[in-house]
Order: sequence, then structure tokens, then C-alpha cells
Amino acid sequence: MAKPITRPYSRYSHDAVLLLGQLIRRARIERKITAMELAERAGISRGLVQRIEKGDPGCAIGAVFEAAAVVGVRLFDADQGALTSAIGANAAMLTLLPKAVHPSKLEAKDDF
Amino acid sequence: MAKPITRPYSRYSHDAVLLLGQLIRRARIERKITAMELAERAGISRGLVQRIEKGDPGCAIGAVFEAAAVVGVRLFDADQGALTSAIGANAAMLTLLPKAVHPSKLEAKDDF
DNA sequence: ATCTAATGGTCTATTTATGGAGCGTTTGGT
DNA sequence: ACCAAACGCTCCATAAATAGACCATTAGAT
Repeated sequence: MAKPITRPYSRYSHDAVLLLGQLIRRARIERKITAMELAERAGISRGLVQRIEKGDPGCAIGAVFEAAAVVGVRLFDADQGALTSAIGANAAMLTLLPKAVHPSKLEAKDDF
Repeated sequence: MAKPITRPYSRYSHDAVLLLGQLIRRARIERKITAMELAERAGISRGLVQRIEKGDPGCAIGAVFEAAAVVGVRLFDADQGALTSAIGANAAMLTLLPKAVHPSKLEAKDDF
């Protein structure tokens, strides 16, 4: 294939994935955990750990978050309790919100 | 197949993915953006949007972050500049850290 | 300096996610 | 009440990720 149709990732999401990978790698090294150990504890392969730490956008988000959890990188700066309660609060909020969106003629303005 | 070998996700990563999906859905509805519109802007399919909002751990992290970015959900509360500089700082930090981890006899103790 | 092993990379087979179409249902606007 | 459309879901073909083995290189400990 001449050119793999790479998805046009926005700068933000690209950087976010990259930063997350860096944080995982840094936390792993600081904790003196080998890539192999991290892989085993996260239930993934060593090769996947490499891609995650490199910031590959194609990695499954579950695998990435699992690796992050193993080395102690917290998403959302929240502990387990805060996460769980946030989920509950959000679920409640979602029941109140409209289930379907019927956009008016004028489309929602995007922040460019 | 008798049993789909679902990966044993930890509670934390499972909840983190779920919460992220909820936040995206909530932000989308509040902004009055249809699932179809979000899909188009993120460069993904509508079905994938549904799985993302449902908290499917198998979704590509790039797609999830892209969708999050479109509706304004930020994993790291940081703007683009902060993200970029954080990446640079982390990269510099990583060059200082040991490249390979040689764990001592006693393995690194995990938090419980 | 030497030795052990961690790392980064490539390759292949297999599993899995993804896109796209189609379906019936539900929603919100009129 | 009506209607156009958004939604949630399933199925299938295809594309892509993942696991696993392998190798060469490099790093760290002794």
C-alpha cells in the first residue's frame, strides 16, 4: 500500500495520547518495573506496552488505561471512589437530558 | 464460542473508560450535536460513537480522544500549549531516567 | 570488562475492531 | 396527532490491532 490511510488526528488528541504514553513510561521506569512485568500485570503483550508508551493512537483504550492503572497513572486526577460517584452522578444527569438531539436549522457553532 | 475471553479489566480502568464515554455523551447532548455529526467531525462511524459513549474498552484510544476533543472533553485539564510543553518536559525527563530497568532481587512492591 | 537481561524492532497468524447498511423504535418539533 | 429524524441495535465484509516468536542492540550490575 502506497500510503496507509492514517486517520487525520487532531493535534490535541494526538498530543493527549502521546503524553499519556510518556506518563506511563515514566511512571514505569521510576517504579523500576520492566516492560515485561507491566505487560503481565496489565494482561497484555510486551509489544503492546511499547506501542502504548510510544503513543500509538490505535491501541485499545482499555489496554492503555489498564497499563496506566498498573503503574499508578491516574486519569481524571481522581481515585476509585471519585470515579464511581462521578459515574453515578453522570448517569443521573443523562436521564434528565434529552435522549435525542434535534438540531435547529442553524447548526451548533463549533469552536473553530 | 463457549466463553469470549474478555480481558480481566481492573475496576479502575473499566470505570475510567465508562466515565469518559459518559462525559462525551453528556457534552454532545448539551451541545446539541447529533451522534452522526460527532461521527463525521471525528472522522469515525456512528456505530463507533455509540460504543465509545457506552464505554467499550476495545475502542481505539485515538478515536475516543478525537471524539472527546470534538465535544470539548479534556482528559488533561490543559490547553494545547500546556500539553505540548508537558510533552517536551516529559521527553527531557525521560532522557535522564535510566533506559532499562534492572529490577533488584526484591520485586517492586505494588499497592496492595 | 564481562555478563545477564531489558529493550526496540520486525514478521506472521489470529483475533478483533471498524465501517456500512439496514432494521424497528423513540424522540422532539410542529 | 403527525412526521421527519435521531437513536439503538444487528449483521456482515474488510481492515486493523494484538500476541507471540525471534533477533540485534544496548543498558546496568558485578
